[in-house]
Amino acid sequence: MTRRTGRRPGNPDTREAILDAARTAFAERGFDASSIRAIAAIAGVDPALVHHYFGSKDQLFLAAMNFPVDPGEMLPKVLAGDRDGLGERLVRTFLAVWDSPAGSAAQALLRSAVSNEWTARLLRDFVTTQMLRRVLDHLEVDPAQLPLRGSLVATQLIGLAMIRHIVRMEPVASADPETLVAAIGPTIQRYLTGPLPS
Amino acid sequence: MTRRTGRRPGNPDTREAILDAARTAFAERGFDASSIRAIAAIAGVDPALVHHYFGSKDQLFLAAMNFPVDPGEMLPKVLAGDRDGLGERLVRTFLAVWDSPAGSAAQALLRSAVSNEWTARLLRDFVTTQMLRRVLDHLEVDPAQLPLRGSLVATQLIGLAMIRHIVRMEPVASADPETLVAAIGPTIQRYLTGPLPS
DNA sequence: GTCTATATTCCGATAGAC
DNA sequence: GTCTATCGGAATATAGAC
Repeated sequence: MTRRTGRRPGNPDTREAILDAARTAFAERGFDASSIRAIAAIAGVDPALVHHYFGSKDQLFLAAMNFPVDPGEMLPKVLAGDRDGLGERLVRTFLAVWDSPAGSAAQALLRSAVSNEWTARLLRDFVTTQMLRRVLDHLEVDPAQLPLRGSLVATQLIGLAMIRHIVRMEPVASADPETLVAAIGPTIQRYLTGPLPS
Repeated sequence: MTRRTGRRPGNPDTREAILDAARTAFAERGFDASSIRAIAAIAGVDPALVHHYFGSKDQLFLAAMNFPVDPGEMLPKVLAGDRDGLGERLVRTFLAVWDSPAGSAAQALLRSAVSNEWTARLLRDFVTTQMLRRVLDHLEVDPAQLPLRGSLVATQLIGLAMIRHIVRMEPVASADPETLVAAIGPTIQRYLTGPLPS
């Protein structure tokens, strides 16, 4: 994977190679189905080295998820601008993250959360405290409705990620991002600021 | 969530007990994480009996998915009535199926599809040919847009199932069905018959 | 029909030599 | 820092005795 600058014998970026291999494996097959032995094979190192650097499989997963995806950096650009375009900007940013290097971490998290309660908790916490909370805090709506609005947004965004990146159902899987922004943006907008059943 | 029947061992419907246990296990943990040994333990039978009746784990999964959920029976009631209420009726029926005994099969299929390409194919085929196709065939819209409309509907419905039944994020996870029908119905309606980006 | 025994493979984790 | 060897466990699947 990583064939970075020619450091050779007793390679000190073995650790990065392992992290990179872990992200790839976790993204493609989820936490449970990714074995440390397989990750070591992808990285081209001995399986015992993985334990040496990261201690356990759980800690390796956490280290692999600790990616430079900083919602505090992306979201201000989503929140800036007119309120009516909030839905479209949120979908656009969401799709961009999934197509970026950080997308493999997101894919790994979503894929793992389905069959592993521990990682499902990680996903829930990330979505609620990192993604939704900052957006919801800027809305001028009944605060009592915020949790429902937030989890409705989650249904549409997680569903979009599932169909586009996990289940890969066409044509959404290969659609141009702006097509999806135009189609799904209004849905997010309505969940955020539109009328809701009391 | 399915109830275990607690069938008596050593009687002739051991086969049904195994099928029931398999649906429970596959729904709770997905295909890969459900071992034949665990299924046999739930059913209170010997693991070798599972092989005896079903041959392989794959065939057991197929047999467990072959549930009396007949879209040809549910969907006519969805399609009848005014076209403007189609979205809400579809969401209402979708939620009802997931809360019925067939819901465990649906949950098993969704949970397995995430980390197993073979079952992902089953899910794709079921959604497209059994669920969406019959609804889409009754729409009076540009036929060229039907695939996109269908997979947009899939993003919202699969996402709803993910948040409500798999990731279990509140308040959607515990919300009254009619609340979700009122909130999400208009989304489905717009994906089916509303304006779309060309 | 049911179960014992086993073949084969793989897992996470550890101990310790070089 | 790296690797060999191994422990303890669990998996699918098969062969064959009652």
